[in-house]
Amino acid sequence: MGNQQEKDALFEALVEAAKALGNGRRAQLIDILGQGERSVEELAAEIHQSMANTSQHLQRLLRAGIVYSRRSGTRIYYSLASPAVERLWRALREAAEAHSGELGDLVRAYVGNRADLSMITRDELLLWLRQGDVVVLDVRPQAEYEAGHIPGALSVPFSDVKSRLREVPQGSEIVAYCRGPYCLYADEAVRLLTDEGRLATRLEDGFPEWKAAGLPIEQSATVRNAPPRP
Amino acid sequence: MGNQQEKDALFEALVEAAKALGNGRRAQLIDILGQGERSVEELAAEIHQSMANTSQHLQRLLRAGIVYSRRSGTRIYYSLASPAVERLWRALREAAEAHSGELGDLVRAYVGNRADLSMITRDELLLWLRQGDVVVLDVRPQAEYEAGHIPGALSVPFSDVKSRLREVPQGSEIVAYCRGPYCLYADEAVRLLTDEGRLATRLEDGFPEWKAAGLPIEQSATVRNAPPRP
DNA sequence: AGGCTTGTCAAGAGAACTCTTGAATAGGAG
DNA sequence: CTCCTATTCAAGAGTTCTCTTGACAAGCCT
Repeated sequence: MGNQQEKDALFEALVEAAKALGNGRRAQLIDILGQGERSVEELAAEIHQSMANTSQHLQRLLRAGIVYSRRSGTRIYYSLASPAVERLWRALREAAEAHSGELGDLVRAYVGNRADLSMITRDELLLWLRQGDVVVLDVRPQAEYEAGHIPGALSVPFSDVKSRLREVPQGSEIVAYCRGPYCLYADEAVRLLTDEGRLATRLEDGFPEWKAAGLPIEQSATVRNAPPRP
Repeated sequence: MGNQQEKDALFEALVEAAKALGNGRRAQLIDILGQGERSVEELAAEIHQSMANTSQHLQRLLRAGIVYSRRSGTRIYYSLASPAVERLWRALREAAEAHSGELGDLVRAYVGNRADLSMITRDELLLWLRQGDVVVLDVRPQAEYEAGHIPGALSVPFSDVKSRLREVPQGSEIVAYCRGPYCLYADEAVRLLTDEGRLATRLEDGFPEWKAAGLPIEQSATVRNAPPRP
């Protein structure tokens, strides 16, 4: 019958993934990779860390089997290793949200007051889409839109919203979405649009949740093609 | 718009639960608490650690909002804080198993060879139960049986299986279950019963998975009653 | 080849984690 | 009240983690 040493070793291995997730920087990386694959350079810029440090965090994730990497020319692209990882990240957020009053304070500190913001759920958006006359705006960076987006959504990266206002049809209800509940791109887009007199609303969560719910997604023709994995 | 410092703080908080899970000892505690609440002393014995050390690990879990504790006389009982934690623990195991180079070896080292073992899934057991003529044996410690078990199961703790053989009806198919796929109690019970000429099979996973699947459960009248939580 | 860009490696300072030991505390029993 | 039990607290040694810095490697371009 199995002894304690072997049991310890087994649990220590089971827990490798948790250790890898157990760091704020790496969690941000996972959150970003949930949108699609990215190069080390892009990731380093997103989390405001040096390349060397970002690279080291990514290798920790790689060793834990949480991400996958492939080389393309002089760049190396990382992506989440499997849907099991997305589920793990979601379960972690849900467990954190279920407790800890402190978390609420931190969310408020980061996202600010959302009371003025019109927000709808995924189900409500689906209803609206069936009824037509909704414009869906993907306000994430272009690369993330290309890696996958809600069918029919227009790509208007957050930074371009103001200058590309005229491209958005008048008269229709506008729904903006981004990376998820902790992402502020859609918040700001909705505020900008509302200030311009448009009817704008944000989707409560983001693209990963849409995809996780099994809803249809669309990819750009120009998406960077990843070769099949070994 | 939220700045990086606030974002870092938010993710650092989100990740508290992962840090708490990111330790083999604490993972074993979670695994045991998945069966029901236990005192510090019992937990310390299960993981073969000192009381002081076990207590410290438990407080780490408490601070992370992963477990809940209540005092009863001179004892303190710990239990999982919510179903979200059970889901998190399951998601972690699934993510670890999805990649698993090394993990498979460690499982084999701990559980040994299961090729000789007759095993059935939850669905098969449900089918058998509907057809009748199955005896279900809960071979976990008595306390865990009392905290919740498969309806109609008999409590025969692993250590008593040999001496209480006569209590198990002859002629019927016997299905033994315990804590989960990494628990060896049911393995040994099945081997013992098979050696005695009985028709014995183990349930592939354990009680927590049964409960998580939303199947009915039963509690002993003598279960330690936890007061409603604040 | 040589230079450029993108990533990784290696070493080290400071912080956090883990386990041990011995003392302190809270509740129950006599 | 005193003793006993179950648990927590506090301090410390050894280990692991995190970030920085500067060197190294791999693939492009000319």
